[in-house]
Amino acid sequence: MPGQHTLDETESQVATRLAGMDLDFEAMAVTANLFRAANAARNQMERTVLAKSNLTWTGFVVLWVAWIWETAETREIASEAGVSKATLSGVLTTLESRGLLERKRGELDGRLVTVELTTAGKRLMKGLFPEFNKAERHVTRGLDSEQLPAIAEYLRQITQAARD
Amino acid sequence: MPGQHTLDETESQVATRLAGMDLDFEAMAVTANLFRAANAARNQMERTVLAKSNLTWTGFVVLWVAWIWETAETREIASEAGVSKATLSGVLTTLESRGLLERKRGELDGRLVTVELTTAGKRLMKGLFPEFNKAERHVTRGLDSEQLPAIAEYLRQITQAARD
DNA sequence: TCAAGATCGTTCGGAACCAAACTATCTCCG
DNA sequence: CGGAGATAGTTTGGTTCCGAACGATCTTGA
Repeated sequence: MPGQHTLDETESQVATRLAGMDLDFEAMAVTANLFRAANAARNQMERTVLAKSNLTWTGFVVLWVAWIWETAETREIASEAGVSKATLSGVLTTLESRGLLERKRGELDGRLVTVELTTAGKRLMKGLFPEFNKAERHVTRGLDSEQLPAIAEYLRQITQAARD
Repeated sequence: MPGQHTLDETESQVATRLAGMDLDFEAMAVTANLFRAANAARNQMERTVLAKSNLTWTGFVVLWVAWIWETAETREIASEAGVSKATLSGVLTTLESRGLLERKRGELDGRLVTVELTTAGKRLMKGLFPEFNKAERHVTRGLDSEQLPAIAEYLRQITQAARD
């Protein structure tokens, strides 16, 4: 495939191009590969799992969070899904119009909105998630399975450090 | 902060909610934390580094790829930046209108378009990248620095596995 | 030579995305 | 009480994002 660089080509080009600058190349390699990996995994899962249910990545994540927590407040969902509340508002409207979830005004606090999956939404997730998990196993298949917990922990450290 | 779950809370909720299903929880933890980490790091860097230059994440990545390779074909940039060619086309128009790069029709092959940074674009990247790298160091500061190369390698494996 | 197919970038329609402005609700305290 | 300020979700305006359809260009093979 012409015009395609391998990972190695890219990284060596980076090294020569930036040689002499006072940079932390190891930190750079970690973040660059973090984004590459997340992107590649996301694209793969969108194509293989989500596309046939006509779900976007964010739509799926939102459904997933609401599914896991049975019922969730929108600010929680936004935080877990990693999107702004403005974005979430639109995504919720889309998913609600498709009958996958319902919004409910908070009874105690009239400002809050809680989200709950409909029966159709729960059925969708129940069928979809095992397939999603298969894709998760697929993208991690190159890793030594004994190392997986340690790798998850490294990633948690990055998340933690990036939160401030 | 009410309505905020910690990472631990989320993961234990996941464990109880999905208990009994035949799932690979370790692979799940890796991918879930992969997306969380990438998202958190990206948001952090957008806020601290990119916002003051009025650059979006994708805009920066596109500039970065063109900068590293001196001159790049659009299909390379799309692949490296992890966006579709349709998206890239729009982003290039934005960046070109801001005078940061130039498009050139391929002379040998009239279908191709190559991209090159303008002087302003190069100056911007030269000033911006060291700051960007500082942010990269920041988000990886929780990791044992001796482990960084190994972690980068794990992430490369994920990228590789997700590519097919 | 020249049509059929492949490959490139752009365009189009619609969803996702965010910051900022906005409305509605709650809390705090005088 | 009751108004000032905090907090929640929505709307607005403008970019990013993608798949699919599209024109333009190159390649292939009879």
